[in-house]
Amino acid sequence: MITLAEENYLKAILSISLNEGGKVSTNAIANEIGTSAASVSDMLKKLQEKKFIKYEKYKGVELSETGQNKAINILRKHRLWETFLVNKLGFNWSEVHDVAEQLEHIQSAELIDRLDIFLEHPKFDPHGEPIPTKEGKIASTNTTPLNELQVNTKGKIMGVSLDEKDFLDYLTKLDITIGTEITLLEKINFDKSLSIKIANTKQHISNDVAKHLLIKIS
Amino acid sequence: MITLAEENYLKAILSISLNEGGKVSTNAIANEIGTSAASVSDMLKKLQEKKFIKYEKYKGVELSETGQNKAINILRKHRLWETFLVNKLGFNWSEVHDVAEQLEHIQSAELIDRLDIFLEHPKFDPHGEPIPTKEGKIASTNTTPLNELQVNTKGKIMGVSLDEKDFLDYLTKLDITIGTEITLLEKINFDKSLSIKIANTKQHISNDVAKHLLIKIS
DNA sequence: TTATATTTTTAGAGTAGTCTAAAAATTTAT
DNA sequence: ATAAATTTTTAGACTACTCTAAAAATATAA
Repeated sequence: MITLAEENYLKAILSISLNEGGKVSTNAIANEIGTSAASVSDMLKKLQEKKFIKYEKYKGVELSETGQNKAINILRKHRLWETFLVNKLGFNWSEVHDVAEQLEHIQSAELIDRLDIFLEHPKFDPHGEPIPTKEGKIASTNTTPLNELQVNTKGKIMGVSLDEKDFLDYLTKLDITIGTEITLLEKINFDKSLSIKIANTKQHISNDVAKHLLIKIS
Repeated sequence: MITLAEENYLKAILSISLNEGGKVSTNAIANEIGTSAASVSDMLKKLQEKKFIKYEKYKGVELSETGQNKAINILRKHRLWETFLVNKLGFNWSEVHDVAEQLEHIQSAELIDRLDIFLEHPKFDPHGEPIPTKEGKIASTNTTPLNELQVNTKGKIMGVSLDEKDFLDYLTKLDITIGTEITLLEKINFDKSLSIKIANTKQHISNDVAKHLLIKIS
């Protein structure tokens, strides 16, 4: 059996290693979960015991095969539930994260199979992130963060890599959503902020925003 | 804030008092939850602290107004989720209890409002039990347990008062479901078992089964 | 009504998770 | 290469919940 806290640790480790690659540090996990490094250290021992991670003291952590399977399955559940909340219940994409964080821990493989069918096997969640398959495969999106594009590149927003209400509400205010056509006009060296064009309107956004916008170059 | 364990205690107290009426004993709760009387005694103190129950040592327990609201809301969530699982995801009525027991603890009033709309405001769950309104009203069903009927009474099964897989699977095997027309042919004094007629077929069932079949006399 | 049985509560202890403070190990910088 | 800074782990304590065993209160029965 796996506890709720354990699931959250595995999810955090997966999330960090998908973003950074390589071994995951105690501090990074503490930061992601919003807990103390001491608590993380404690928990890592338990996860090690249960063979969910490969862990050497002071050397960082990797998920084991079973650990990765568990973590990807939680991610699958999270993204399927978000899809349900937006597509079926009519929630806004900025409102679903917290509820999905609860729903992702419901234990029933049958439930998720049926939910997947009910939603007609969606490939992407409402934020454009790929929904892992039942077999644990995560499709690669072939997208580039907006801030890594070259000036004058034109593309389409395929997804966002941050699921936070304030961020998503701001995007909505800027008229940015999935599918929006966007042109990078200018990069300001001083603060890495960007000038962009959306629907023939010029706008200015910070690097912090741009790095979470995933673009497919057209 | 209310914990998962506390929610389960409130739910158990509500369930017992709906069945038996009056004050609820420590042992009854222990039995319902599947825990020791000592643990219940401990928890009752905490629920008393939080003003969810009215409790006098050795005298039994009643829900307070807030406690009852919480408990009824959990029941509402449970029955809405069961309806979702059967009506939308295609689960059988015998398969949904355990998953609904998890889903009923998801915290989000907005979610339940939207689920209720999505399901088109169902009045009864898949077992024929009334779904409490948002305001906490539980419709009375005007039904009688089959074992309390007089011989030769004819009626229709409106619901079942037990949500256990083995029981529901047995009913399915007997071709008993909600809406089934039923006639009570004979009561056996010795073991309180009953002869009934369903779809022109005579069958014999135990008192334990009959008492959970809720009949509307026709 | 007094003894007996039953129910309920208290006492003490265990597990899972959290915390702060301090110690140990590792990394960085001079 | 050694000192300083940072990261990680250990130690000890706290909360929420659980348990068993024993004590206290209540109910039942002769």
